[in-house]
Amino acid sequence: MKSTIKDVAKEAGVSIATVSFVINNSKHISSETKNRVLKAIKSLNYHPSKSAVNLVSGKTGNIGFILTDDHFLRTEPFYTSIFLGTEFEARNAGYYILLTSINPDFNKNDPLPRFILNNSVDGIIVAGKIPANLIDRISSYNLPTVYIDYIPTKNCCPLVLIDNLQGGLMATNHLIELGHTNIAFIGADIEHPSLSDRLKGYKQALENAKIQIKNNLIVTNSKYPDRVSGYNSIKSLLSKNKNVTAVFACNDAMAIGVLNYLNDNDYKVPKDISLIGFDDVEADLMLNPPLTTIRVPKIEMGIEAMKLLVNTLKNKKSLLNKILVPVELIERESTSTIRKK
Amino acid sequence: MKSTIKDVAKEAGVSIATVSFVINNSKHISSETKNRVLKAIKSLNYHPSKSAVNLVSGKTGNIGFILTDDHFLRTEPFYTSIFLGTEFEARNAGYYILLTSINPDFNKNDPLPRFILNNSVDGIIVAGKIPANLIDRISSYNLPTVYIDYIPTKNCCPLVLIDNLQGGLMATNHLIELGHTNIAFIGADIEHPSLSDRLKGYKQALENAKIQIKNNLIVTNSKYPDRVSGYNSIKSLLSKNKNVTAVFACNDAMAIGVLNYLNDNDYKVPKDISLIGFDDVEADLMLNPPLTTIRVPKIEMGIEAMKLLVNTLKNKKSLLNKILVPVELIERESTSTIRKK
DNA sequence: ATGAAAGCGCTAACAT
DNA sequence: ATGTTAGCGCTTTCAT
Repeated sequence: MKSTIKDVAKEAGVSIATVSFVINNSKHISSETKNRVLKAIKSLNYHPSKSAVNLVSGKTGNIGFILTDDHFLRTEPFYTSIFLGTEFEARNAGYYILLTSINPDFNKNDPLPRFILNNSVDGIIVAGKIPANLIDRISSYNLPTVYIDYIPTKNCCPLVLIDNLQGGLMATNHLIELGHTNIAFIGADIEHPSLSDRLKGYKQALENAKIQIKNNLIVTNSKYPDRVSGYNSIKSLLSKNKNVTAVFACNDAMAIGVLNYLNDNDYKVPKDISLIGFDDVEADLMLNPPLTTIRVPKIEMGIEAMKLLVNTLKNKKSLLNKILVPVELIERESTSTIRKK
Repeated sequence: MKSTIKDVAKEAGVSIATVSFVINNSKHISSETKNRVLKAIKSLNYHPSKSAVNLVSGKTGNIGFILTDDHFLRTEPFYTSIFLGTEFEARNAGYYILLTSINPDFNKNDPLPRFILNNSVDGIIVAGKIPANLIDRISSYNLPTVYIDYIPTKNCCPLVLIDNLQGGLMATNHLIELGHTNIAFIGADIEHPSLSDRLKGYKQALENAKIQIKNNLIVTNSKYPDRVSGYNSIKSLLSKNKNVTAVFACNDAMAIGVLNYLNDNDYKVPKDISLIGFDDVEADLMLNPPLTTIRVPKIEMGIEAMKLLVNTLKNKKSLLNKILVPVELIERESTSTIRKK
């Protein structure tokens, strides 16, 4: 049978209040008594009842984690890695995470995640883009919220963002340094701040290098940045531009699509065309050739978000923080110096 | 401020017991009173405190979901889809799911998932293969447990399994019907019951068709059934057997690896070699050519597991059930009739 | 430094 | 059919 605080008190020969004090370190208890209590706790394998603690504290001990179905199920383990990071940090902080996925086409009549409706969470983490109407409705509940990899329209909450601009610069500079000047940008969903910032970095790098920005080298008309749209985007691009020698894809999923197209159509990578991605999802390594990319520290982003949220929860005041996580160039084999034709 | 049962009682002009009775439908209440209470609940936007309910009921309202890190992060959304299924059903049943991932090399000294140690769950769902020593230690907590896609060594718990034998038969028969006789089997991790049953189905189908089983057409020496090992397995197989005209890969991940190798080495699929996978993960569709495969109803498996667990929880008795979910042949473009050389 | 007791929001046994 | 109340396991104020 599960032991309660009473059992511990009896075993240690003290009152339940004393037990509570040593558990929470909330009052000075003589070290002798403290040790007796600690020993009793251990010998009884006692763990405080979450329900009771939550009831009396008015907290739930839970954090809600929201992301869209497609982000959860997408082939590249990007948001799932972020989730894992939050879960790791939640362990340290003593919270449980309630994960829910929502339809990306969430509309006004869809019910909110039930952990919000049922007051089952103390705070919320949102990963990736979610519909604006959801953001509005969530914010009316006044739950401390942290956004990861997305900037909600109303500037309300702590944010954990990728340094996408810097990443875009790094990726493009890498190609420029290899001698490329006809560099294409393959993107999608350009309203997403992460992706538009990567494009911004691309443009800025070209400007810095005094290379003219050509709009016909930029393809951003797909809705989702996935493999299929990468495949189709490079196809349409190459049908009009034969002289492209390097491609910067806005994420690895699109880069994989690009690579598939190039492999299917007898372009040699990197001999004919250099290719760089963004994110560094695990799949990169298994490609042929392994993909040069910009690494995003996904697990760390989750950890930072959770830390931010726990801080907000403890201080009662929402610090309007913004964390920009650094990225890193990972050179593998899909990029090389330009060859004169 | 959040409203409590007292607020509702006051608003409806009844006692808190009455409110509790209508919420839980646990006693007959006149429909007139019931309506007043219901109206009060709605107008106050009342939601019972989970903590209070849990405290008094001795339950947690939570289900623990365990899977290994590599299963959670693997490229093909197989176990994540299963998780989603359990989450859907948990919504109906009013449970929350606490998801935790564990190291696949979990050893004796690693701590158990904290939701077990802290008595934070009423039951457990385990998805996929987990280490035997973990199973032992979990079972000592006597929590109702359902296993999905894995058969623990001690036959303790309700199981939700794929009809792998049938699937192996279907896949192989499909190839046989197309005229193939030199059919290779590419597998891995052959101790996993799911994968060994698929091999069993393969062998049985060949026997039924009076085709000789050749051990040099069966490769199962990789540790994990992933893309890389698929790639390497077919490579070594084809280096020794030139006359293979069809391949049955034990899952889609390996099939994708096989396809990559074939594409890279100028084998035309399905003209030169037909290829069939197993699982039907989303990636199948984006391949070139789209992969013929055996569909596994992943979401449904999660739903069934959750139903089974909820049932066990309600009946207090662990029904030693075993659910075998049916599979289905999905013909796409990677298989075709054999061509005479 | 420690203990007694009230009370968090709810369920269910018992009373009316 | 409805109300009264003890008690679930804990925290915390107030005494000692």
